[in-house]
Amino acid sequence: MTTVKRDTYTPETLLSVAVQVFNERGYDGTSMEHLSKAAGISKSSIYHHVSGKEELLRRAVSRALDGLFAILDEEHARVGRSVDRLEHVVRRMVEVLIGDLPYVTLLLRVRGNTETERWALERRRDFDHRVAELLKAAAADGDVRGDVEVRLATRLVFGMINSIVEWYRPDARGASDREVADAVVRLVFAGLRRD
Amino acid sequence: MTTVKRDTYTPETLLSVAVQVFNERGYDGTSMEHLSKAAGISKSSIYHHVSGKEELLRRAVSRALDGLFAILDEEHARVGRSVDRLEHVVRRMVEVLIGDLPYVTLLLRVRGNTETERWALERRRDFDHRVAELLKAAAADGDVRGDVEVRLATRLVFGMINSIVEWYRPDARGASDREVADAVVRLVFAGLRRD
DNA sequence: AGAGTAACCGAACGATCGGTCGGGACAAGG
DNA sequence: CCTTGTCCCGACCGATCGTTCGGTTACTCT
Repeated sequence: MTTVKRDTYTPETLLSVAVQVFNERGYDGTSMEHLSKAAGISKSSIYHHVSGKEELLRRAVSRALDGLFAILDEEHARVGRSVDRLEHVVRRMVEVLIGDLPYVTLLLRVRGNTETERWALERRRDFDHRVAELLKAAAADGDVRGDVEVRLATRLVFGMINSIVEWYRPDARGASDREVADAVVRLVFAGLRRD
Repeated sequence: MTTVKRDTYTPETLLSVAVQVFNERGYDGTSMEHLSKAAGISKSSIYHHVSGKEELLRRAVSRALDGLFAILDEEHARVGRSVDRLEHVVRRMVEVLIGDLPYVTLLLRVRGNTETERWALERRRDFDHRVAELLKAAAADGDVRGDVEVRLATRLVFGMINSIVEWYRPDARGASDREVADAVVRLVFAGLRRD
């Protein structure tokens, strides 16, 4: 057999364990001892696969950021009316966020204590800015309401989407990613009050 | 003079310094050494005013929770049509969140590692539940759209409001608390798209 | 002046932190 | 057989963690 399946750890499989613990206890609140207990191997064995705690964080937030930025390259995000491109990006953000839930969760909680965290915050700002420009273009087209500032609206919409990581759990019999995306798009564009 | 003004620390003034550092570095990422540097007194002197790091956290989240629960006792939150009571609560949540910004920020970031944090999470859930029932009542009145689940809508609206702590800064020449509250109420109830 | 106390400090505590080190078990390839 | 490399371990490192302790300063009250 080639590399079909492993019963030992790879950097990737170890990462999935680590990210889960990071999200439960917080990155700073997680010790290498916690990770070794959760992974079922000794603390020193972790260093056989990764260079240290911070590499695990870097790998995790990179994966989340790559997923988000990939949205902007999709066709529906590049061509068409700005308000429709915005709607597509909003919907896909929800889907990516749910698809890579633990990784995006970790990304959204970094505070900037280390160089890795500050780099993640900067890339997040880049992404936010790209979406903000989309909303700005939609406003220029007259397709979104003019009595709420573009910058403010962007932040509030991002807040609504990003908050999904605080409660969405894939195992529950709750809403699917499609249903959540529908609800977000509906609330963002049409509001809560009955039409 | 009685207790007009102090140049030494009280538990309250020390708390305001600690909360600021907690929010910059995260609670787990903040050491007592960090606090002593920020407060300008020695590490051991902190223990003259408070029993330890966790008491500072408990005082902070208590203050935030008291502010939020007080909203539910206000007249406009108790009497009137459910959808109007909901609108009042949403608006006041924004105002309280901005008024006690650092304390609410800390509250919204606790992960549940200690007993104090778990207690804070439980009280938060209580509050969320109270507001969810208000939305449920408004839905029963037929005053909010029926094609988005009540539980889901509650979480998304809370997400939008709570996300304010991630970007609002009082010193900037940005929006006032009233303006932000107006924008939130407008987005939540009427949506982004032009009427 | 003397007693009491609030506010503070430097030094040190045991525990835990992230990370290192030398080596053992085991499978593959010669 | 022996070597090589992967995967893992217990023991340990210096540093830092939250906290404690003994003691000093300075102000208040009588």
